Amino acid sequence: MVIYINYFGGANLNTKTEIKKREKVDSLYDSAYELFTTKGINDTAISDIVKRAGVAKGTFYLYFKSKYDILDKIIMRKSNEVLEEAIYKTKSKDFKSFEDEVLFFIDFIIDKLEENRLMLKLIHKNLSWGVLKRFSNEYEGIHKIYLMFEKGYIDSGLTKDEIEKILFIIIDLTGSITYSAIILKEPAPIEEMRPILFDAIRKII
Amino acid sequence: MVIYINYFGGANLNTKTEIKKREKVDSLYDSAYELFTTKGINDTAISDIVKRAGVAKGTFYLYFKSKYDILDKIIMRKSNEVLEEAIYKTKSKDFKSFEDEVLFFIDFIIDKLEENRLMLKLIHKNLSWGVLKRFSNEYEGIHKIYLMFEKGYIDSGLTKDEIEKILFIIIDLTGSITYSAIILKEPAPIEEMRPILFDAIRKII
Amino acid sequence: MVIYINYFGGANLNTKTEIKKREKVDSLYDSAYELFTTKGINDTAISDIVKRAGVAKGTFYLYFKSKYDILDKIIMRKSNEVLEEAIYKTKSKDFKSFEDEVLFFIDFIIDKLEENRLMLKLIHKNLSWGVLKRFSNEYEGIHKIYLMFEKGYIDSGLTKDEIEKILFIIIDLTGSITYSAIILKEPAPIEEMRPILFDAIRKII
Amino acid sequence: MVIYINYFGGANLNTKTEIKKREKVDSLYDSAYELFTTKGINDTAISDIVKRAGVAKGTFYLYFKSKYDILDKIIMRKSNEVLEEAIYKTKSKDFKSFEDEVLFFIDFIIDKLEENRLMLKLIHKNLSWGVLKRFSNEYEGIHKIYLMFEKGYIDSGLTKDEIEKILFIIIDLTGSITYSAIILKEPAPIEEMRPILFDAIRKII
DNA sequence: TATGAATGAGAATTCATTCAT
DNA sequence: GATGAATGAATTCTCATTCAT
Repeated sequence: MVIYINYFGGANLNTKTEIKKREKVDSLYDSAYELFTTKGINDTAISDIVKRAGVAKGTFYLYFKSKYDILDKIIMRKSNEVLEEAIYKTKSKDFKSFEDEVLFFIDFIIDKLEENRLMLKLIHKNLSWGVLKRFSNEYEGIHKIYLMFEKGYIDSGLTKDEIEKILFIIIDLTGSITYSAIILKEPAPIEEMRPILFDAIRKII
Repeated sequence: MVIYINYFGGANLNTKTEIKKREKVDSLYDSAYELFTTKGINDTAISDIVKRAGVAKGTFYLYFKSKYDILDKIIMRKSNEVLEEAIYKTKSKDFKSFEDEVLFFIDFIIDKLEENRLMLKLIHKNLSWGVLKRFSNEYEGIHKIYLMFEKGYIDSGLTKDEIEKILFIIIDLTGSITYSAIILKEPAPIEEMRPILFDAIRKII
Repeated sequence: MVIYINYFGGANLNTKTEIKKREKVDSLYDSAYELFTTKGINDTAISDIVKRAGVAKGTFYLYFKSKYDILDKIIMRKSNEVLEEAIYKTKSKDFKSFEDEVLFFIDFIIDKLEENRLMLKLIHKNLSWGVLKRFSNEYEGIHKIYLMFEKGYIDSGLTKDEIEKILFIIIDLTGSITYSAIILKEPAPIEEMRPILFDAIRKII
Repeated sequence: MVIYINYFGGANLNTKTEIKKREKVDSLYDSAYELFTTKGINDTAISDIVKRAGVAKGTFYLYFKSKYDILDKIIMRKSNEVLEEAIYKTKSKDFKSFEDEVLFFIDFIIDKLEENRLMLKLIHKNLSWGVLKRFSNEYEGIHKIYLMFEKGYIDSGLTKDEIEKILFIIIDLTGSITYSAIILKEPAPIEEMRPILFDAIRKII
């Protein structure tokens, strides 16, 4: 016995289908993130990802082009999450100086990364201004940081470009030092490096 | 029938054999370096390396455990080469201040990396003090930088640890910014970033 | 556009796919058995097996972990086949004594193994009670032998354990002697050894 | 500077050279035995053997044709050792019956194999009369067992062939049961199997 | 005799991707 | 949209054997 279902019937456009679809995609994101952070990117196969996500292999290719496609998207999602939260917390406070504001912002990010070392390992080297800027249209958080900085340097007489470069240097330095200090504990644990890093940032600003 | 025994006895260092051996190993290093920098690490197979080197596959495994083994060794070799040369050039000059000395040193490294972008791509952010220190016993260049810094801060009242951390920050920052500026041209080409980086370093010192 | 859905719903047992799948697995079993018995285990490569089976290499690894995995499964399958048939034939006859029943059973097995020397070579001394018992849950034949024996010793006053040990000795001895006599012709061909073996078994019972 | 040594000079025929040679061969035997018993035959490479023996790879091929060549020789050496000792101990005692003599002999072998389970694992399936007989010219122990049996059956009226077959059955059964009981502990540990095996042997004799 | 660097064929295994269902 | 069996090229790695020294 066979049942005929019209392809364009109401059933396939309803919410249930859409929810299921989103569930699968999210499941793939979560699974890939979990495996990338624990096993490493090279040692994670698509088959591992789908197995953990509980979906079929073909489904992966319905939503992502390759392992590196999903990786890029994960990095941007996670980076943006951290930055959005850091911006939000920074904005909800008052500071006597721009310097204090930037240091609070950096401090918050370091705390977040320390809490989640595996994520740090994954986004390492990718949390740089260059990469972030590429996605700034898609992700809110990234653009907001720039605006914060522009406002801070409003009376400095510096050009927009110069401001951006300084911001870049600070973010790059933070990412780099934080990674070394937290993951490699080189040249010292993060608690020892934090004041030295802050001192350097203060001087740069 | 007569056997010829070399003066150094049976356990002698058979020169012909040893030379051939070194030639093969060097050939593997060169071949791997060439392929890693042009095709990328993931897209380079061991069979590619040995084919280019003109040796048998087994020979590779005689000297290296895996692709990542030879990669690590290449990164250390190349990093050390750059540092050794930078140290050598710096020492052969006179400077009116320690600050000038460090900036010359950094400047030389940036020039070298700019000349050889593929190498920069390969050693990427591995040119950090943390990684270097791990190999400092094996590689001369690395230790020499530290000595230069120690001398520079001789009257500063800073402890050895503090000096090392500052050195770490400077090298890390340089590596990170240089990579972005030269390879990604983000946030600006190296010529625009160089004065800003130097300014930051001068402030940190 | 219309989608046909089979009566059993989405989770249905897709017959066509399942049949194809089973065909491939069986083909691998047959191919491996053929090669193991003719070329030997060490000289049979996975690539030989799949080539003969007409499937891709990856398909092998879809169903078996390694060469030794398929070997174990083949040995159990073949051993079970022989035992099932021997049990079946024995049960379909009447005997004046338990001794006669056991000897008929053993005799049938020896005949079967003689007919198929290559199989004997492969399962060699693996046709032992110990190995069989491990698989007795999966394979019917194995359990049935035990039941036959238990019934034979019903009035002997022996414990279950003691019965099992005697059965073990008889099967082990049969397997061992049959192998030597048929394959190695040592110390004499099977026809000369059969009466002596039967005499020994009769004494043991 | 070069020293000329005449190839046929006294130096190369002297005892020192011979001793060194024997040391190397013995070292290879010991190393191979150790590795075969601990890692298994398939998982032992010639390179493992020579490394452990402390000799060069080429040296192995000076004395053995292949892995299976040295394996065969080891099995015969070890089997013969056990049998020689068992025969020696049996002969140095007086027994009231031939049956007692055989059981003592078997008992001694079981004890020896139990002491050295790894050896049992290795020679397993090879300690059969068939194999032993093939080497009886080279190894003393093997021939002596036959003589012992022939003497035991001197007044039985049995032919030489019949005696040999009985001996074969007993040795095969012992080897097989001992292996299962000691290594696999199937169907029961050796201590439980020993009386049942002895009972079976007594009945066969 | 003894060495051990070199070989390279070939073994096992993986995995991204496709496609019929 | 979803599935997962099937593919087979590609890759890593092993190892018995040779041979110049």
